[in-house]
Amino acid sequence: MPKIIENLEEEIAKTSLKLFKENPYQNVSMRKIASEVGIAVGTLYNYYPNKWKLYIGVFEESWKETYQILKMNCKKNEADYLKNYIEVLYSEMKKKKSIVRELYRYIMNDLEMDEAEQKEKFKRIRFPRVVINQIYELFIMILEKEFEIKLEKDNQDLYRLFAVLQTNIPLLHQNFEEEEQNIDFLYDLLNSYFEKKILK
Amino acid sequence: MPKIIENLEEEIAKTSLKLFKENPYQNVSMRKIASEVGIAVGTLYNYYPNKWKLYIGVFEESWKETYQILKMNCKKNEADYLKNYIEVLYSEMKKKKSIVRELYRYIMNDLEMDEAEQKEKFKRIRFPRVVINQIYELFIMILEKEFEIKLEKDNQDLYRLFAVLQTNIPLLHQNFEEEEQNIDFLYDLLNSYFEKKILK
Amino acid sequence: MPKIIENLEEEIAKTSLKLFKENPYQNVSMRKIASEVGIAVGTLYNYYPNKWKLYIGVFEESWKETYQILKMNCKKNEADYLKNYIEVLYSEMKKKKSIVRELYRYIMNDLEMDEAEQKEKFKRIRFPRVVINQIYELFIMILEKEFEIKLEKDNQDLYRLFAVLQTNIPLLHQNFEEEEQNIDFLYDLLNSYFEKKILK
Amino acid sequence: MPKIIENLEEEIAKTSLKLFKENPYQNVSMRKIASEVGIAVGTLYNYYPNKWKLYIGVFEESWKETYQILKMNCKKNEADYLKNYIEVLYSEMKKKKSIVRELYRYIMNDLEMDEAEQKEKFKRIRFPRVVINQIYELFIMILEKEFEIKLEKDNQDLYRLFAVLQTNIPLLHQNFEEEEQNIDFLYDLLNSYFEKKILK
DNA sequence: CATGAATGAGTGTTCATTCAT
DNA sequence: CATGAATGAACACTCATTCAT
Repeated sequence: MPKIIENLEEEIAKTSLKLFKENPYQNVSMRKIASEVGIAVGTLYNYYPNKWKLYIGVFEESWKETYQILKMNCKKNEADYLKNYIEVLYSEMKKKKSIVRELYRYIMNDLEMDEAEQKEKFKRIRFPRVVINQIYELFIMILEKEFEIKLEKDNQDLYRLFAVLQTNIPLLHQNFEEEEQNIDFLYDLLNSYFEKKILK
Repeated sequence: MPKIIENLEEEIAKTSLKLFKENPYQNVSMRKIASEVGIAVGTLYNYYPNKWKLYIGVFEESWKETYQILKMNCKKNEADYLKNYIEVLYSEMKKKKSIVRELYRYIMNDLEMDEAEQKEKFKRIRFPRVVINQIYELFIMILEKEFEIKLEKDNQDLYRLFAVLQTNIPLLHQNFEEEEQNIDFLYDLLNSYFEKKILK
Repeated sequence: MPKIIENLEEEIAKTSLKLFKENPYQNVSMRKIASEVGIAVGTLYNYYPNKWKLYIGVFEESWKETYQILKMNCKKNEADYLKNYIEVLYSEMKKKKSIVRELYRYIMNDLEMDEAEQKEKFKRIRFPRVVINQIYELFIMILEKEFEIKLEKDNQDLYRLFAVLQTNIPLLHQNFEEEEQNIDFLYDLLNSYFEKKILK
Repeated sequence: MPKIIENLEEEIAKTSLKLFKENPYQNVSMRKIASEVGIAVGTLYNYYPNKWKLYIGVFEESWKETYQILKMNCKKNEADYLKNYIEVLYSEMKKKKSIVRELYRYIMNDLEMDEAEQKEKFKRIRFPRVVINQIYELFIMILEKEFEIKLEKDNQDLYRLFAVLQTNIPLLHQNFEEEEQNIDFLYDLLNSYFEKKILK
């Protein structure tokens, strides 16, 4: 006697996000997700064709959320744009340890796949590039505000700076306890580079 | 029909290093290693007591090698110490994709393990902390030479800088094709931070 | 292509009981059971969490059955209580060669385990001690009827007598063909000891 | 450079006997035996064609020893022949827990083999039936002395009595702590049966 | 659309046995 | 005759996926 569950898709997303945040991909089984949601394993497959797609979907959703928060924060700020942007991103990222780690792997172009077929699959879904792009655009916007300058979005070194920021937040958070100093360090790193290499 | 194979230990180390470089831990099976080496599975266990120790052994060996190369290069240089250090580290790291990724995970304190027991195991073998420390000390040494200054090894921001360097080499290499510009970027990033925040 | 199989649990129990009756624990593999039942290995694990629990479950079930049969027989008898008890126990035990052997090992406190952990596991599930106790109580009851005497359950020599009975049924059955004479021998053995040592 | 070891055969026998006494067959590996003896695994196979034959050989040797001890004790006694025989057998058997357990299996005609081929092998080596027979003959001899009677060796009930004695010594020893009472019980069991059924 | 029993290829690991040295 | 590295079938167990109900 199948029960009809309201907002089941959302429920699955929420629960598996929670699990994937706390555990690496391999350690989260479909059984575990299903039992946590309170449904049958088979039901998961009505919403996602396989484990990997479920993972990706959940991941993307999570980044959308982060984007929304960043955007809101950007709007209401009047000064210290860069510092603030780093702070918010930092606080968002520390909420999703495992997902962020996965981001790194994504950046590294290695997602536990070696099969060419899977790589292909992966390319097709193009992960949350879209969202990451939006977050990048926000990054450019706040830099323009902060330094009162017009920037070229396609500048490779700005891309690099953004990648560095993303990757080093979880890195520092994991390894150095003093949160405030981590943020200061990141701010100084970006700021000094920007001043020396971009502004002049 | 047991045949004695020459340099088998080395062969195993070489082959599994290759496999671990290209694939994450979970995707490299003992069967795969054995068949790649051209031996029976059981034979692997004559050289390493289990998969994890094999992995660690191979990993550590690989870092020792990197350290030796870095050290040699440091000695023979007369100028551009930092630039040279980054170049050598970059070229070493791009050789070992997956191992480097593992370094990142190590730094992130997450090695696909959640079992307390395994964590304990891990602590006991103390991974290549020693080697990493040696590479860090080399880093401090070349900074002292480059900027003609005496540095405090335990400075938290120097630690941060080193972690950033290590993590961003594979990051940039993976995502930006122009190798030379990647190295320049890293050099500028470190250099500008150093000049602005450490020197004065 | 999963098919729903009727009475699979029962089928597994029946088949593995058969296999465990005929072969020692170590020589019955999960693969063997599965293939004999005509299912996949994984399916076994839907019913029992591991081999040991499967074994225990099947074993215990088998003893419960024996107890029921003994109890029924006890009730409907009017005379020759002891002889009858031995006969029924004998006929039950000869049905389960290997299980009975396992009882012996159980009595011997050795189940092919030396790991403290496993011993602990074993203690926790408390094997069929309960059932054995019930069979023992039946034994005392029929002795009281047979000899018209009130017995002290905790008498060590009665325990010994019961252990002897249990152990020697399979022993004699295995080694001496004449079933009737085996039963007579056991009856005489118990009877003469009882008359000489317990009654007076 | 192979070393020549004196009395190696004897050394192997002694050491594996020790191991088999303390651990069940499956838990004693050839590696373990070899390393305990201080030789290479391969060397074991110069003396015994396989693990099973090694086990059997060692087992048989052990019973020969027991026979010698029993025989010596029989000779020097003047009275209480049966009690004394039981005492010596009891003390011998408690020395070899695991071997004795194996005796039981032997009696039960089941030695961890189901392969017809292995059973055949087994038949051919005819285990220590010879030694057991000698111990049985000693048993008959002391009964004749004890009860001053001439006995028929081929009496099935005497065989049964002997089997009961052998099997119940380890059984009682394992389950009832009071050694003296165990021996008394066994003595009474045999004695009462003998008086009631054989003497008259 | 929900169920969850069934699937089976896959995992790391063991160990009796062989045989080139 | 001693060595011990090499072998590979075997083990218990896992888990993403399927599909009859």
